[in-house]
Amino acid sequence: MSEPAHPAQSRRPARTNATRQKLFDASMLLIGERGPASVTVDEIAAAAGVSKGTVYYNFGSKSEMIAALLEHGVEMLESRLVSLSPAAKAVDDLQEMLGAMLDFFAEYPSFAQLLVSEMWRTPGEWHETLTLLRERLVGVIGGAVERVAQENQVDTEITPASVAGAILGATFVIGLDRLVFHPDRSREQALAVVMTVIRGYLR
Amino acid sequence: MSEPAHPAQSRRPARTNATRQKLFDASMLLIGERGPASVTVDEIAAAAGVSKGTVYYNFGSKSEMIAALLEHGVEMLESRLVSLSPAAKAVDDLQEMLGAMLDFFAEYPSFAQLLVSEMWRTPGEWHETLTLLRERLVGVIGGAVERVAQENQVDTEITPASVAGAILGATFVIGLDRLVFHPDRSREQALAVVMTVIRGYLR
DNA sequence: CTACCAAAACTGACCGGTCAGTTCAAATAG
DNA sequence: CTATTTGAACTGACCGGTCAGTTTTGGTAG
Repeated sequence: MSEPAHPAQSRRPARTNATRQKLFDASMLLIGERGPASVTVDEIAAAAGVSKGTVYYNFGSKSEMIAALLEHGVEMLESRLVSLSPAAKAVDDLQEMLGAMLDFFAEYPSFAQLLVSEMWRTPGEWHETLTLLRERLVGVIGGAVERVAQENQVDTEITPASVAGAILGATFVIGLDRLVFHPDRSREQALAVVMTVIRGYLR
Repeated sequence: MSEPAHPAQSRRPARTNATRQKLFDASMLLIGERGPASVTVDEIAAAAGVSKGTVYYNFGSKSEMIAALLEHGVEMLESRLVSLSPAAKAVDDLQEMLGAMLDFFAEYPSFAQLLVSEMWRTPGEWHETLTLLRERLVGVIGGAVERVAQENQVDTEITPASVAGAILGATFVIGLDRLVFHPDRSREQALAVVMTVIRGYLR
């Protein structure tokens, strides 16, 4: 019996991490493409080259596995954003950040798709998890926006927080639009459109 | 046997339209909240106060019903946008249009949610339908953007079409953000943020 | 080096339940 | 009279979750 009791994340029991990574990769792809509800645990397990029982051993349920997947993805994105080398001007900093986001979405399109499809679902199975994750991203971007507001003349009618939210959302949809409807569009073009939001914020 | 042969849309067989409307309302709510895959046909029929058989008589399948739902919603939105009274300046025209979009999303939040969750899904069950519908909306907005480009100095590095796409996406996410995460935010504040994109486009 | 062991990790057949889709005779509305 | 709706039964596939049993791992003792 031995009560599975999910292995503490702090511990690093050899195989487990590799197994989890395989499950992340497989489920990110499948779930991004067809949605959490339409993908079966059997499919995910098969795609990861692992048995169904392993999924339930590592995560307690399908729902918890998806929550962990969401967290994992946002952590990856966040760590990329904060580890960016600071530029001379705050605007350039922000631009680099948004470029990194576009790159991330291009690298993990299924994750971006999953995020937009669940982000605003209310009531949603992962709404609380997503609210927290969103706040973290808005926080990172918001910091950069505030520095822009300090260095430049900006529209004081609009709060930095709402600008950060708009930028986050706009980057999502522009990134996905480019991947799905305009594969010809270059990274620079997409970035230019995203930066339009900032330009409109400056006075 | 009698082969149901879905009633031609052009015909208006009395009760049918009322039945369809009830099904639209009920399914829009349920599907927007929990996603197409998680909602059962029995649920939708019950919520619409209609029997399951009626669903299959009017639409051939669950999938076709959802496709019809998407079309119906976009048609409603489109008809609102094109019936707007033209303003003196093209920018004001665009602003009114985006305001109407925000109002529409506030009125049918579940539809907005459904649209963002399926819009970029590839391969998706309704991807072709959605591609067409998206083009129609981008077309309407794009027209207004082009008139702005004619009346004003704009950033020629960015095409009107990509601006239209960005505006459409930004309006989606800002509208949903407001409904879900910032119910305190006023319509005017949301509109101001959306208009930021246009401001950045102007030179 | 090897034999052994306990815990951790993994397996996959299996179960109970759910759901889309089908059918149809009877009722109702226009 | 015809088009539409009802409601209930049925099916056949599918799916999330369980669990008894198996394999792997990392360590310990001889």
